[in-house]
Amino acid sequence: MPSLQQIADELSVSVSLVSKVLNNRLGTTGARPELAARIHDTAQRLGYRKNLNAAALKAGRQQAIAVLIHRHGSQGSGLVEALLAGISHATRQRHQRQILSFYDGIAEFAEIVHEYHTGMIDGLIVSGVRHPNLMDELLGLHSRGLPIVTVFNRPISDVLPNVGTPDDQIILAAMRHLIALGRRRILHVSSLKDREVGYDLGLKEAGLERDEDLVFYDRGDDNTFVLENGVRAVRRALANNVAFDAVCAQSDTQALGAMHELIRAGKRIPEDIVVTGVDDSPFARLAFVPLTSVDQRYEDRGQQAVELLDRLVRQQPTQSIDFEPVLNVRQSTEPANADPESTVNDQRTTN
Amino acid sequence: MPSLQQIADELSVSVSLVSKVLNNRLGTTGARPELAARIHDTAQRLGYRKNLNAAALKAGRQQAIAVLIHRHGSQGSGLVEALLAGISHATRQRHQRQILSFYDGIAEFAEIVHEYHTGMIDGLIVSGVRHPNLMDELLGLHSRGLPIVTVFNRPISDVLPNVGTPDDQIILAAMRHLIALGRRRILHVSSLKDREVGYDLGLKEAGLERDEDLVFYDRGDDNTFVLENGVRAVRRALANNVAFDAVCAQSDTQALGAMHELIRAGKRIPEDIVVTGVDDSPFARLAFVPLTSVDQRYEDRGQQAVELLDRLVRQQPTQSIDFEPVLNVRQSTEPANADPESTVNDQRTTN
DNA sequence: TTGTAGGCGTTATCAC
DNA sequence: GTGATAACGCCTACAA
Repeated sequence: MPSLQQIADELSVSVSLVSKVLNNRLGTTGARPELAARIHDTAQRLGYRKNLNAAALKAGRQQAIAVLIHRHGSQGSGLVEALLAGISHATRQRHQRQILSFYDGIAEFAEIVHEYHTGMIDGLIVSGVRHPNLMDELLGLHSRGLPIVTVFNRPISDVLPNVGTPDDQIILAAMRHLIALGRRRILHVSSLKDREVGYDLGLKEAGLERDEDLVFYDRGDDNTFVLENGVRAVRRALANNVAFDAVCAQSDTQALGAMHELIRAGKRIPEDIVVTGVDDSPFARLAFVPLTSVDQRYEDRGQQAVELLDRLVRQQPTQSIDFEPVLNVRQSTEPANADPESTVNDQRTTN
Repeated sequence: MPSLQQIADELSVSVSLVSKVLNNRLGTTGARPELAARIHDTAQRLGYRKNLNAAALKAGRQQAIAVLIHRHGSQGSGLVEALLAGISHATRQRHQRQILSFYDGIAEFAEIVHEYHTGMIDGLIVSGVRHPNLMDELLGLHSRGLPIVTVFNRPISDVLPNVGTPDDQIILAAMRHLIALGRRRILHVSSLKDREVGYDLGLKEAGLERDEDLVFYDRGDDNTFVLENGVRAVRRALANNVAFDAVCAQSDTQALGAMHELIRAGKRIPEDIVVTGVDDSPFARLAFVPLTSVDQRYEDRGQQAVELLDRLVRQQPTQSIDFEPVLNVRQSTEPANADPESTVNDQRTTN
């Protein structure tokens, strides 16, 4: 662990000069090119790495951000992993470190943040399930001067910059695809009214009337998307002899449930009924019939969140940003493939 | 961001006293109880938090560890998320920060580590896919004094402590379950010879002979477990009229492929054929028939890895540790449930 | 029982 | 062009 001091000793120059040269902070004048080169060489040879703690201490920063994620309800969706991939990529470029924590409830959230608040981090990225009481907690922290960026689908407050994908756009992307496929009787599995807006938009664009028989709303346990909702939606529609030629679910788990029930009822996917989900989960391509799904761009959003937080820490102006959801088409909305083995093929473009 | 200095000023005492009191480092003697109490109170009132950078600088540590993970081939398994949950839990207790990075190849790995090596981290936790050239890289870093702990199924070197779950034990756990269910003709979907050992052990315990017709070995693309292997294994067995009453796969994805092919062939799960997987992926419970699977304890192992690394950094003696895999039984090896909706129920005990 | 002094590695300011 | 000095916040001998 060589320090500036060692490089300086080696060359019999001063530490401050070495610092200036290595950081390109030479002011108006500059150093003798030959000397500068020798300094760079020695640094290289000794394998010098800046001590981030010392630099941060001097700068009054922490060069670290906390990432707080509520995992509940997203298991298997790969969202957390995608978000972290984006965040880690961006923090690496910025020579920042993370403090990663998963929290289960608002109490644990408060506890963690209190522990970190100052002295350890420069700011906070919050994502995962949007807990009802979370906003008060975050606003409290915000008013005490802690930079915060959220990664929810939409901003939870005007004062907290958010990196989102609009819920209505998510479902609208799926609806446009279904409409383009010629489907008109689209069963909507809904647990979130914000997303239902996208369903209505899609119908409207196609000049279709909303049929309440085709909308199955159930907010699920704990406000999360569950497989059972898909099962129930399909079961009810079939039991009531409601005709439908497509299922537009608000999550991949719901879509899976719907597909399972359709298969049990002897329906063929996609010949009889086509199905779309949301999240572009890793298991979407592993399903019995690989599932068409809308990508919420979590990896991109993670990167963007780090950037926003950085601006916030530097007191630069910031504002919420939205990413456009991307539809990935798979077999559940395509003509059946001759060889089931090749169903794993994938038309994914982002991530 | 109050400092020790501010507390000291407030009470007109010295910084060092405040430091000693707050850290319980009073040496042999001790401070006046009344004063100590007042110091604690003021710290509390001012919301004092230790500046981790300053403390780490003084201690010659970084209070940060790098976590390097190769994601390839594990998408959807939830392993990365579980590992990170364990690591983040343990690092929080230790007031450590992480530098999280996902790498794609050995070149990127080397680049990342070189960037971090000194000045930013105290040590390294490596997990994910075990890349062939990784060992040389790690041994090089080790010889240069960087503390490293690996989280692979088995140690890759004597000098690098590892937190593992033995591959043979993983499959053995599944085999014992299948044997206990009375199954004797067990089709093994294999991509990893180390795990095949567990298959043989299981047969041996039951006094069974290995039948080569029942073992389908295919290392898959890029040494990873893929769905197609399960498809092909079942297809071949059925085509050759090989009788079997169970499928023991080496991963959940393989097991999914096998189940899909069995269903397409009109077999009933679990009545005709029972199926087991490995990873206890989130999607195991979301499958058409919820899948019995072996948990590799990644969350526990992540925690343990942080602990080992801590010991390594402190130059305390360390050695590799193994965790015992845990089988989670679901419908794919149980009598069918009357109500398909309740198939999501789960007998999971850990994680 | 409390205080003083020095240093961890870096950088900014100012002097030479 | 280059160097001396001070400071970031914390900790720990050592002194009083």
